[in-house]
Amino acid sequence: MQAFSIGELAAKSGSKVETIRYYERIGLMAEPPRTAGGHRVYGPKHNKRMRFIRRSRELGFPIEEIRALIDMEEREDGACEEVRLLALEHLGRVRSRIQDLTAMAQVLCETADHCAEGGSTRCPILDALSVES
Amino acid sequence: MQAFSIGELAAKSGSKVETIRYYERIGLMAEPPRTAGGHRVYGPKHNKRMRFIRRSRELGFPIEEIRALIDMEEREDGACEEVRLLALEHLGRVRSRIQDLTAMAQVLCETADHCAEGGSTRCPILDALSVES
DNA sequence: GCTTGAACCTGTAGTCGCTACAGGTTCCAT
DNA sequence: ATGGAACCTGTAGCGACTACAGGTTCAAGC
Repeated sequence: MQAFSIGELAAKSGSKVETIRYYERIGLMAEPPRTAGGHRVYGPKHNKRMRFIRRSRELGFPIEEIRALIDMEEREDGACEEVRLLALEHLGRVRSRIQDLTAMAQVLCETADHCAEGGSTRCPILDALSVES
Repeated sequence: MQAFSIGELAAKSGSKVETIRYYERIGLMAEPPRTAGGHRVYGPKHNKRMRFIRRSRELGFPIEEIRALIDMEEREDGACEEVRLLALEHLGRVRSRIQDLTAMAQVLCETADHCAEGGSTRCPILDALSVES
């Protein structure tokens, strides 16, 4: 049963020391045992948990949903459907955000092109910003 | 020269009262004159400025860049090229964010599909979350 | 002129997910 | 025994608002 420090856990899990402490503070990571001097001591389970959290964050899940995902995982029973619903809901939000950003990119791109054409005396980008929704 | 209250400015410009006060606090909106009793009094210029800010925010520009855009607009000289550079830089960030989100959406979509197929005893989404980067 | 109550005022704290200190202690290799 | 890297706690800051609390002013109706 190998044991390691918070710095090593950070390295293994691809996160940062402060982030791990933050997750502990908000109750996402369990409080680990300590050395006599008060340093945190971690094991493989903590590493697994941290990787799970990091991966979930990479997929854009907010902390509270990761908390829920962890609960579902620990229940071990058929929470799969529940997980799927959560993931699909999240997917919906991600796609909606993509749409928003795509609309932004299009306007930016179009107005910047106008700029390049140089057909106007005034700046087309500033003009676009002054116009109705 | 029509004058109006902060609530009316919020309605006209499509923003909120608190947001307008916030913009004033951080120096993005000029301090307006006040009534004897201390209520803010706005005119068309404030409305124009608020619309400019709101539109810029809709396009995703951060506050500090909006501050710069306003400066450029007020200079009135040929700041167009500078504006264009700022817009293109921002466009780059937006596109990069779209890529990130698209990658997230793809993973979410694929794993949720696996789920639907039901070929695994364990939840494929939770499995995906437990896996390396 | 008086009374309501909606809209306004200031100031502060909370949101999310970290990140960055400051000021101190512990660990471990030499 | 010593030095310095890594750890500890606690707090403040980021961006862009939002949401109070507790008070004051305005304007419409009687």
